[in-house]
Amino acid sequence: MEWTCSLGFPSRTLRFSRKLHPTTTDRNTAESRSLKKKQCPPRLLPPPPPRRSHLTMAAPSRTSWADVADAEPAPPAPVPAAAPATSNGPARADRSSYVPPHLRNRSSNAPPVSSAPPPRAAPGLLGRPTGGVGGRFGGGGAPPRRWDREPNPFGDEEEVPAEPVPFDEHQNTGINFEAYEDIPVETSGREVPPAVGTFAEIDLGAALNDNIRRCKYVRPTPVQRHAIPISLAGRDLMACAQTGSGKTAAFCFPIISGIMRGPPMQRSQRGGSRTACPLALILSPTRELSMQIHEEARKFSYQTGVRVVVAYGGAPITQQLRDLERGVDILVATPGRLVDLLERARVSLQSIRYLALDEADRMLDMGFEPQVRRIVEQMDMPPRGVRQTLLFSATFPGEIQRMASDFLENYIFLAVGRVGSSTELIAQRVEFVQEADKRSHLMDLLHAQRDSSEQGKQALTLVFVETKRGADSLENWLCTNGFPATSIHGDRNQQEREYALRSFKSGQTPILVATDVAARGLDIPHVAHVVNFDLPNDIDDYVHRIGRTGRAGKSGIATAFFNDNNSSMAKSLADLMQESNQEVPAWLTRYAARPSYGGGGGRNRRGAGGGSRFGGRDFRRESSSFGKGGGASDYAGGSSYGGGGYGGAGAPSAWD
DNA sequence: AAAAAAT
Repeated sequence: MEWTCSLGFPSRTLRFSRKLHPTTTDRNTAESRSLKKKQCPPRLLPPPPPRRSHLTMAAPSRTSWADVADAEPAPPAPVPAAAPATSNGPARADRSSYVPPHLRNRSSNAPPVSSAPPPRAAPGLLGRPTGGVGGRFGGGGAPPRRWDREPNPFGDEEEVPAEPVPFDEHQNTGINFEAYEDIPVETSGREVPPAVGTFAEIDLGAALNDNIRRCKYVRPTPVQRHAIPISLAGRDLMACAQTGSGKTAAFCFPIISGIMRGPPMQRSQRGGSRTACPLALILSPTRELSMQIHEEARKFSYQTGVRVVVAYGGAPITQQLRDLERGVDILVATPGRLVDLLERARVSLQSIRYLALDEADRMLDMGFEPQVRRIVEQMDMPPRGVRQTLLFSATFPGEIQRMASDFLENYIFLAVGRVGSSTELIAQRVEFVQEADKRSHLMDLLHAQRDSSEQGKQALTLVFVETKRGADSLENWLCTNGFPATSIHGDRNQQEREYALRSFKSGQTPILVATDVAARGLDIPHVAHVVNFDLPNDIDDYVHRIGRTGRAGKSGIATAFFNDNNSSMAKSLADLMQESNQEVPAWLTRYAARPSYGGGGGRNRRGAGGGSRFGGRDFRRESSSFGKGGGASDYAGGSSYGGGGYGGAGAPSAWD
């Protein structure tokens, strides 16, 4: 047993029960004392500089970071990988004294922190946008040799897939940028930094710009255009955005950029201590989503020296511990495993400068809220206002916004509409199917799908069911009847889950039966058809599910099986389809009109928030405390949400 | 009522 346990914890059982009922007094328990005790070594420099003000951002330096790096002679003299501690030299007041995060531990094989202080940055470097990281990051020339060993996450020169892959898995950048032109955008909050139009206007640095090019991102999506300047200005952010449109990049770019230009003394992990101290934490609700974010973040941080590590449950913890020991700047995690790591004192949050919650409304709903609150408020994470907090989600009900505002300080609210201004890209169908007929009905759909497919490229079909048992049962039935199906749900082990997802993505098993574990965030290219075999009880879940298709400007089909068990969904489903310019079957309209189902909408709380199901409005606007507050509204491309309730504006749905 | 998330 870990020493912290025997020292600080009476028993595992007690710890578990306390987790379920966290109290503010946890701060002073033996547990948290032991956490404090096992902390990262003291900083050699004061805490991070105050975040740059909006004013700084409003008038950005015209000199780009890359330009400066270019202008310098920049001798990227290849340094031996195992450079001795002294090779970095004492602190000098020039840019080349910067030590990229991933190299900061290289020298610490031998010297304890006390005997050999690592190089410090020149004070003038801190927070200077043009200070950059000097010649080492190059001005667009060949990357320094010492990074050549970093595996290329873009898969350019390596990793021939073991099996034939029908679809190019790396071709995940087929975003239809044209479709983003007239998307409605709304921002509110004090002194909102102006949006940018191109990546060139954003001072992200040469290395990051290279990766943006490798990703084939031509220009920023609306989410990126707005969120990146806001984040670079140091502001907290609550953003509603569509996943397929580059949401991950919208919070990763500023984080990576901020870490690269930040004070270099913040070591991810120092010799002698086994406690990793990441500078950024990204939380997500499912393991697969964490994996996906990690993969994306690794691409963005390729050859930047910024280390990204992922930690989630269901997988052996040993590899994750090894990864953490090698140093971590950005930690992507699911809550449970992170709590485990914190209890083992293998991770400390004391150096966190950036906190990002993906699918933030899910992270703050009943199931996750206690854990997340514990991580954010009852561990050693710097308080709001000191760290920078970025919340991203598609749906942000007023009450969740209110809860989320506990984590934020003077934040900006950003809402970005979807591609094509409605779900017209997703053809939604609803069919009345009795429970007993569902399987044969599904078979008809799959047959039709198979017949219409071309070149042996079976289109991917994602089938959502309500229960884990139902998923197993349906998968089994499909396989028995000759359909290549697999399944993903929480009762399958992690290996099975990951294999199922890979097999589906590659087209090897073009039918995936899933519970809601796959409803959010997962970016699976080429999903042509989403079948709601069992409708969810919450219209928001429906929106997330059908959003697995019709992504990034491509079209898709969503079919729902409706019967008497779904009566509570009739009204909200009919409304949603109407708002999305879909043809609503007459029987559904009649169904929805029945008084007993009128209020419907699953457990949708449409009450206080003014019926804003998608949280497209800043909840602060509903209260007096917000005042005039600048109220900076910005409607890109002339579209707008319309005057009335957001729900009626024709822009909802399929927000991830 | 179900799903997810720690061992």
